[in-house]
Amino acid sequence: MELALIAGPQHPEPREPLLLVILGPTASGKTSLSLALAKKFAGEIVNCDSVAMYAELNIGTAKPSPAERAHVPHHLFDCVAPTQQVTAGEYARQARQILAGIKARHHLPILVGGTGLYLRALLEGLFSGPQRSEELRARLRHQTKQRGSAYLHRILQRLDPAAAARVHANDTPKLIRAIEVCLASRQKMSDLWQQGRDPLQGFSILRLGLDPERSPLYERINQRAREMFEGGLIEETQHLLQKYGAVRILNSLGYKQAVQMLKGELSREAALASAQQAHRNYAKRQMTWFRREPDVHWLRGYGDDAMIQNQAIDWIASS
RNA sequence: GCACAGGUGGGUGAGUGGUUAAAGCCAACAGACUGUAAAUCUGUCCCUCCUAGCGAGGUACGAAGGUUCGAAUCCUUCCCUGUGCA
Repeated sequence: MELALIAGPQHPEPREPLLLVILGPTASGKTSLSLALAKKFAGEIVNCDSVAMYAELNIGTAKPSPAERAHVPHHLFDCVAPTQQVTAGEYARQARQILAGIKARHHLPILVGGTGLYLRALLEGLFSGPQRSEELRARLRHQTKQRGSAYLHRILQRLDPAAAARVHANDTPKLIRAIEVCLASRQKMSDLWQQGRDPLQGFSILRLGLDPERSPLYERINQRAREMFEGGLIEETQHLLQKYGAVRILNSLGYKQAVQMLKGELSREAALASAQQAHRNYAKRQMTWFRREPDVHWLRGYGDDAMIQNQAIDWIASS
């Protein structure tokens, strides 16, 4: 009693609505799990995968099929043209709007995807820096070509030593962004960081992570990449190439190798092997990222496994 | 059978007498990530030991011998691979 008084009110606050997050490496079965959970809990699925946002990139992105999407509302798939370019900030803004809508409908939002930065941008927010400036970037990139990335690092060193200490001198894209931030905002990026992020409010977040064993996952990745090649990835890529030219998004996993094959740089077999390798490397990077994600409830298996799905359901029900 | 070319660490591939446990690249493993993120970058990467270091010892460039103060590098024989001629 006394303890309770000292500790203050016991926060019997009305529970905030749940936001379920499903994360995990590529090919771990996030889509299957999300579908199963959406059916069980009246959910709506929100994509958190950078490439799946693009329309017309279907085979190589392993999006849920039209049939699957017919049963459950899906958001942020196919919402960007291949010629456009999304960013983490743009994604976070759109996703937050959609979450608000789902909340208003009293459905369970289920965030599914493998893009760690987008997830963090949505959940924790980004610092309030300026948006991209293409002209500035073009200029910086040009200078990098002539003088190397160490030159950029020296510039950043002068503009914002604290930021320079945190970005490696070889990491051109991050150097460019840091310099862009400093120049466009006329403030130090490290100062802007100090001001904090703008985390997502109004949800109680449940993170569910899929963590299958490494080598069988790699086998699955190889198999899935082969199926993509056999299922028309080359043809899809060729079509996109004809329609839009060599747009940036065609550098994505699988598409990149398909383009190389279409240009005669790789045999079909070599392109497949290269795509498989790239997917495996990607999966590993995702695991590194997600290991740092806070408060993840990990499931040691694949999301299409009924046992894993039941474990997920039990856990959500008891949360 | 003869003639050339060649056999290097998980793969590829440099190195042709001495800071060479052996470049680079890849894979693997670990890590970073605040608006291109399916991007980009970093570290480790023969074994053992410790006082954990540009540390000590061991093993290693098809095999076995030899030359040399010293060999992945030179010589001999053998084994294997590729190409050409039979």
